[in-house]
Amino acid sequence: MIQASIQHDCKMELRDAALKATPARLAILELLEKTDKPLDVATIIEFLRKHDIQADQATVFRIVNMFTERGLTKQIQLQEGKFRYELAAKTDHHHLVCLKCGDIQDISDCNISGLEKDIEKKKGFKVLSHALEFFGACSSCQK
Amino acid sequence: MIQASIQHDCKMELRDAALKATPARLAILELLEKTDKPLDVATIIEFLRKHDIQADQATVFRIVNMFTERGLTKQIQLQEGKFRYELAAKTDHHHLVCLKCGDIQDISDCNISGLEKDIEKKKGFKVLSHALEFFGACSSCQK
DNA sequence: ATGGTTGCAAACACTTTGCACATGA
DNA sequence: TCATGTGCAAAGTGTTTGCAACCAT
Repeated sequence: MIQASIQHDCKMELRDAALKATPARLAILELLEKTDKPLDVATIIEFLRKHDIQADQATVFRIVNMFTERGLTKQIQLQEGKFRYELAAKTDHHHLVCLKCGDIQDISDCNISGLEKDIEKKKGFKVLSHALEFFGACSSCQK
Repeated sequence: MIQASIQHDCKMELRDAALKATPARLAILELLEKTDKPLDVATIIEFLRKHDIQADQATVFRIVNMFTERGLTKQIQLQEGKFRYELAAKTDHHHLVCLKCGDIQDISDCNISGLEKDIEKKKGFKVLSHALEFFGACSSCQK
């Protein structure tokens, strides 16, 4: 009963964030939990429809914004003119965006904390977060 | 006559890109030339108005898109839900975005080419470009 | 019971497009 | 001259908001 335990975890997460466990919220949280790419709202809605959970787009935007506000998710942009959302719980990582097929993969092993320290020292700019994305061709698209 | 020489350079740049030298294009190119931050379309239009160059927003969007297509400018996003444009001629650099006052400053001394080589080796992903932005508090906003 | 959530519709911000007119080379 | 560029208005995305009805706690 993997699904059930995931649902249970999601309910706890919502409770911890002082959010009510509604079907749409649970489904979105589960979706983000099992997906390894940041998702846009259109994709989330499509997923909900397929699973017979109807949810207005306004609701979905409100949910992901609320999640982001409460620290459950992170909002990112990949130079597309729209936002994507991913779980905030994931360890610090960045993305490889294939310009041909649109595939997005994570990379986690890039240490830029040294760079941030330099910036704070040299510029007096207190770094709170950063965005680092790479664009190019994934291995399949190079063939 | 600094202005005149800048204008002259801009005209050449446009000619090299096979673009006609219209007043709006020249003005936008000059603006980007003398500005050290990536600019959004609203800001560009405001500047044009102040200088009595009327240009429809559709025209400005067409111009910056054409510039980007021809390699004169780069289109970037700073997690704002809109695009900004800066000269492509600028050397590889990134931005420090102050979350309080919105100020944007450039940083150029961050060597991530080593990182890109690693990615190509480890992931087989051919990196063509990257986006790296830092968000936080600029020195004035920390006081 | 009641405050947080939702659906719906309307509005919003940003960007693109179609077409007739205008203009730079 | 004539391909290229522009203004205008309309439409296209992605996102937010007001308000009444609804539902999880």
